[in-house]
Amino acid sequence: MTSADVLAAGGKATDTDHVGGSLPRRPRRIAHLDMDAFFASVELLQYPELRGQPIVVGGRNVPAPQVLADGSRRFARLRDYAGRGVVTTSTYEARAYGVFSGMGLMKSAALAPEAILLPANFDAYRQYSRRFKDAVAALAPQIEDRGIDEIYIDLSDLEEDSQTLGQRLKQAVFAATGLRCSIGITPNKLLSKLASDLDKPDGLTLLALADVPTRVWPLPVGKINGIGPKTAAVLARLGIERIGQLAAASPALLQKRFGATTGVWLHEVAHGRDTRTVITQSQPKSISRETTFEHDLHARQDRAALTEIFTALCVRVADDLARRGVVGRTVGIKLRYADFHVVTRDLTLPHAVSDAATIRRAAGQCLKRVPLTQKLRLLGVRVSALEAADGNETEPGVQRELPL
DNA sequence: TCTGGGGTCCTAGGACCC
DNA sequence: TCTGGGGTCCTAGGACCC
Repeated sequence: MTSADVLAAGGKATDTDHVGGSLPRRPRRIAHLDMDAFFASVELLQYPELRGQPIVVGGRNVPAPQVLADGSRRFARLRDYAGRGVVTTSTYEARAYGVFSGMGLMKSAALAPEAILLPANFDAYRQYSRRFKDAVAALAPQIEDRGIDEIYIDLSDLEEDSQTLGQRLKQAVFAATGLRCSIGITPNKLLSKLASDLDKPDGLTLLALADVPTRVWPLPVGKINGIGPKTAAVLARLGIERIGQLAAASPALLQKRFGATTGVWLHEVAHGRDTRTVITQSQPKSISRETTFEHDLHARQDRAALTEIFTALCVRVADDLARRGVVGRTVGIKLRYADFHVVTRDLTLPHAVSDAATIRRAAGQCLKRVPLTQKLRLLGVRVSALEAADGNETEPGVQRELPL
C-alpha cells in the first residue's frame, strides 16, 4: 500500500482525489476562509462603542447589556462572573491577556478582570454565518462547510489568479457582513488551513508546495489540523516539536510509534501533502444534546431534577431530528462524573425512531447499564445511525411507537 | 467554583455468520 | 477434538475540531 492509498483509504483523510475525469485537470487550488474572532466581531457590530477593548463571549446566565437612562450601555465585566462556563471566543485585545477559547471563565477573570463579558447570541452568529457563506457562494460555489465560521472553497475551475480571487472574496464577505476574514489559498486543504492562520487577522496568504520548507516547517506540529495535544506530546517525547522535524523523522519510526495509518499520515502532512477533496454535500451522522449542571447532581438525592433534565434532553433531540427530517436507529447517553471521567452507553433498536418518548425509553435502558454512585456533572442524549425520515428503509407506522 | 456543546472519525474487542 | 479465516454489526472509549 502506498502512502496515497492509505490516505485515501481512511485514517485522517477519508476521501479520494479526483478520479474518473477524462478532461485534463487544472492544478487544484483550494481556499480556506476563516472569520476573524467571529462571535466577538458580530457582537462589535451591535456594540461598536466596545471596539478596541478586551471582550469575552461566553458563560451561562450572563446578563445582556443594560441600557441606562442616558442611552448608554452598561456591560458585565469578567470579574463579576461566578459559576461554571468557558470562553466561547475573545477579541484579539483579550487574547493579549492570555484569554483564549475554551478557557474557564473563572481563570480568565483572574487574567483580565476588567474585560467585557457578553452572553453568546447564537441566532445572530448563525445569521451572519449564512450571510458570509452566501456572499462567497455567489463568487465560488464549491464550498465545504466546516462549522459556523469557516469554509473550504475549491477555486480550481475559476479563471482569475489567486491573489485577485482572494481579495474579491474578502471584499464580498465584508460587504455582506461588515466582518473581516483570513484566507489561505494553496494546492490542498491541509496547507490552506495552515495558510489562513499565518497572517490573521484580515490576512490573505498564498502558498505553493515549494514554500513548505520555508513557511511550514518552522511551525509547531500542533498547527497541523489533526495533531492535538496528545499526539503533540508523544511527538515531543521523540524530540519532534516542529513540522520540519516531523518531515525529517523516519517513516518507520513514526509507524512504529503511531501505527501504520497515522504514521504514514504524519509523514505525508509534514511534507504538505493532502489529497482530500472539498466536500460540498453531507448529511448528519448523529444528533445530540447535552448539558452541564449548575451543580453536580446525585442519581438518588437529585433523582427528580435529573429525570426532568433527562426527559427535556430527549425532547430537544426529537425536535432536532424532526427539524432535519431524519430518524435514527441507535440511541445513546453520555455521562460526565464529578471527577470528569466520561462514560457512554448505546442501544441499537430494530427500527429507526424519532419521537421523544421512544428515545426516552431507550436512553433510560442505557442509563441502567451505568454506575451511578458518583455525582454527575453532565448528562447527554444522542441519536445516531441516521436515515431520512421519508426513506424507504423506515416503514411508516413503525417509527412512531406509542409512549408507555 | 478549573475545564461548554455539538459534532466526526478511528480503534478494538466480541458476537455472529459463512 | 481441534483448527481456520473473513466480514459485518454493535458497543465503548478516545482524540480531535469548531
